[in-house]
Amino acid sequence: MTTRHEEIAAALRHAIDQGEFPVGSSLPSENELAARHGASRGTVRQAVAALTAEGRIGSRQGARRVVLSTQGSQNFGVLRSFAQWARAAGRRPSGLVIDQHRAPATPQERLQLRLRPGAEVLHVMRLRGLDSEPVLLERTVYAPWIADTVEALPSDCESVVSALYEREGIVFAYGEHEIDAVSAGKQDAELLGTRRGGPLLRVRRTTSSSAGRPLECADDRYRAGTLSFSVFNAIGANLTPVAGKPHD
Amino acid sequence: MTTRHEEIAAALRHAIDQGEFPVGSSLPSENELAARHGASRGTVRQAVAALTAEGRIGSRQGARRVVLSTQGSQNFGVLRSFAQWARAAGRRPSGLVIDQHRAPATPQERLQLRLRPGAEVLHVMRLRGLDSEPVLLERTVYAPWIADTVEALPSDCESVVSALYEREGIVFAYGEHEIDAVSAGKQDAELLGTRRGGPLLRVRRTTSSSAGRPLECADDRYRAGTLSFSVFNAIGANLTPVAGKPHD
DNA sequence: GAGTGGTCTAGACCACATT
DNA sequence: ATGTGGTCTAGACCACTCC
Repeated sequence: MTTRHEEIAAALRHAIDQGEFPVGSSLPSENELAARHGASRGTVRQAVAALTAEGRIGSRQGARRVVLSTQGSQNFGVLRSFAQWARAAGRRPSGLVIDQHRAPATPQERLQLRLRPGAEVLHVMRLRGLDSEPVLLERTVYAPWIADTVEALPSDCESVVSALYEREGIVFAYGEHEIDAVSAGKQDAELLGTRRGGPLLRVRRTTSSSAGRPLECADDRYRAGTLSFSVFNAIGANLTPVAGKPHD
Repeated sequence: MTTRHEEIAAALRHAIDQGEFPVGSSLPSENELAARHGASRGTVRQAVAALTAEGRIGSRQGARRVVLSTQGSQNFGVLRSFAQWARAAGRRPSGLVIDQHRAPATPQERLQLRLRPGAEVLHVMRLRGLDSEPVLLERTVYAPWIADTVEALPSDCESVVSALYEREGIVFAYGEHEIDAVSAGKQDAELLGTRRGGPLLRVRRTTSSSAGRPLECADDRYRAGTLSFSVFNAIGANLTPVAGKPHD
């Protein structure tokens, strides 16, 4: 079942893609769109908010909305699930566990995963590829309550996120990510097939379930030149009332 | 003048910071908050949408909102204006023009800045520092209609964004950014004081005015270890109706 | 089944951009 | 002066979570 505002948003995206509203031109007013789609102004605003968040259109009080870009920055899906993003992009993802062991949580891990003292976490080092070319070295620390399930996964499991959802109904709903660049260490270089000391794109992340319970924290290192992240940014912030659907 | 929903959002942020709603706990329901603040449900939803976008809280239909983090990811301000971000963070920004010249726009520049054939752009290479330590090498291409103003700026101008706003009323309202890692070239390494071939965080960006006119496109390279970007991510996308204030 | 958030409506007023 | 988007209200119904 698709909602009213999603239909309108889809129609607008389509119209923009078709060149009906070229980059730099103005969109119809909210009232016009409301009349045209037989919806209320509020519903139309939900629709345009989606396009605004994607960076497709911009808005300023008093003037009509302007088309900024034909292609929305739907990127950052990588940050949700590497395998799911890869398949959606038409690439073939792979995964291979290099090392896996349990250990008592360090103070920092306890803080990030909100664990009691003495809790035991599961460390997994995984090499991920795109079309059988190594791209990403993942060092993940899983919280105790999903450790058993993760441990039971085959070592060439393609998507841990999908597996956990199918087996346990666990959703990786929220993620906080910190992005910077680091030089490749000895192990990084060997596994990713790059020069030691060369550039890697690092993403440190913490992921939570839809109930807000931390599931894992990780240090991901991407080989330079294989991937980039795109972000859209509007001054004065944006956003507002509706939405948020933690579900697969 | 602050709006009703901003006040409520500020009150919620404050309550979370004070530990009234610790990480992992639930927020009051929308109806409770509406009653407590004497506002309608819609206004409360605008407020919580702001916190949701910051990654402070999460929501799922049927359950109360959950506190995810005490500190919102307000980062990415760097992407708006290096100098403004630095000052807000209590650092001392600096800027120095290394090279500046005009040239006919290449086909790619014409596309990104939406220029007519034969247009002439302004190239500026600028070294930026934080507390007098070099941090960022910026290679920017300015669109013709702001070239004169940029060219007239002092070579040690701290904030180009502020200068353009004060002199011409031009606002850098929207930005599209692509982030990856690259190895430092000869010039990069010399100016940033790093090892040649070492890691740099690269951000390629295109910025537009509030009317949606492209102003500049740039290739920014950050010395590794000096800066990182943080992103919050919620599955099923987010966002909705309101807001968007292109102004300084 | 009670309560919660997600969707939608139909009105109103204001600040602002454009003419 | 007109029209536009931004804010706010007061209602309604539904899908979902939780008990």
